[in-house]
Amino acid sequence: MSPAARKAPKKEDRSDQLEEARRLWRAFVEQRGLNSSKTRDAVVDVFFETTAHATLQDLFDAARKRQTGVSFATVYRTMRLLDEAGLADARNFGEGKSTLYEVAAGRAHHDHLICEACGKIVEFVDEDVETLQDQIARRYGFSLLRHRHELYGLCATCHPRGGA
Amino acid sequence: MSPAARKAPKKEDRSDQLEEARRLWRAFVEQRGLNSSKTRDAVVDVFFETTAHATLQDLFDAARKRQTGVSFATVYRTMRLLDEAGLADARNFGEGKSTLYEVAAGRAHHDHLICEACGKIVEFVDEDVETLQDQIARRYGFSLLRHRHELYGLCATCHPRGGA
DNA sequence: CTAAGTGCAAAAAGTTTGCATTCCG
DNA sequence: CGGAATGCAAACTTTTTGCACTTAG
Repeated sequence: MSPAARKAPKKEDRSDQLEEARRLWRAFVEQRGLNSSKTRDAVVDVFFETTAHATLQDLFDAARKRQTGVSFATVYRTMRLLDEAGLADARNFGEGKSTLYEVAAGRAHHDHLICEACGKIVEFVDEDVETLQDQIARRYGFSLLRHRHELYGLCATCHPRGGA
Repeated sequence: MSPAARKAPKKEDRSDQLEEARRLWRAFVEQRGLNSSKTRDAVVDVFFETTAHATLQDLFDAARKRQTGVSFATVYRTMRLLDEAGLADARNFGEGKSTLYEVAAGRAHHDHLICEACGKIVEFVDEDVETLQDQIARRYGFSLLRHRHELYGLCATCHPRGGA
């Protein structure tokens, strides 16, 4: 990757996405007849600016840093709204672990690779798998609504003879 | 399926499997230096005779029917042992739902189709998907340890215009 | 005996919810 | 004003664990 290539290119996309997400949120709020709220908007913003997968606790902590007085309950209720709005996806990787929220607005469907050593989460898309899933569902007479496909292993860095 | 085909064929397999599972359990108990216990063996038997995916509560209820005095804690601890022994697989379908245990002894790897309407769980195997998974993991530099692949939808019976 | 197994009840961990209060329109 | 939004603390659900007592070897 050339030095120049690292600079501008993605940045606009990102802030466009952010803007689009906020627009969708406002639309949802209106369409649903909700009041506007400074506290909730702070949580929404914190979430939209999130790059990684975040737990309620993460979001709560982050929100507190910019808006004191946010309660866990509000973070919880806000994330539920975002989920209903289709702007957030709630994911559960592994047994007792907390639910992770990821930004869904304007993002394509994808699945996950999870490193069991360092916890790194990589998103992937594979059309062939998607196609096969449809075939499998049909084979058993199911109509497919959604799926969960997670691959657990060790990332390059965590391999016994891992690169890096 | 012919009337005759429904009868004998599978039965022997099933009791063979059961016998094999019990054998593996005894081996595990010995190898691990555990004591034998009537209570725990009752739980183990109840589990091995289970056909569907069962929660701890299911197993607890079932065990109580034949052996009064079994506690939830013992069911829990027994299932943990079976899991460690590789004789039980703990699965988690969906958010807050309880862990489901399925018999693993002598069974091939498989994934699941889950009906969101009636909760029916169907197991499936698809070699092509398995192959693709390996390729995907490699593409991202991961070495694959395990995966979770669940397809959620509506089974034939629950379709809006469902068969049956 | 000594270590393993068990029941009971309480602890954890993560989510949800009831309620009185405050805020938005 | 009247319905929304919020904070707080308590309720819940499911999974784990501490501890005193019982049992197998």
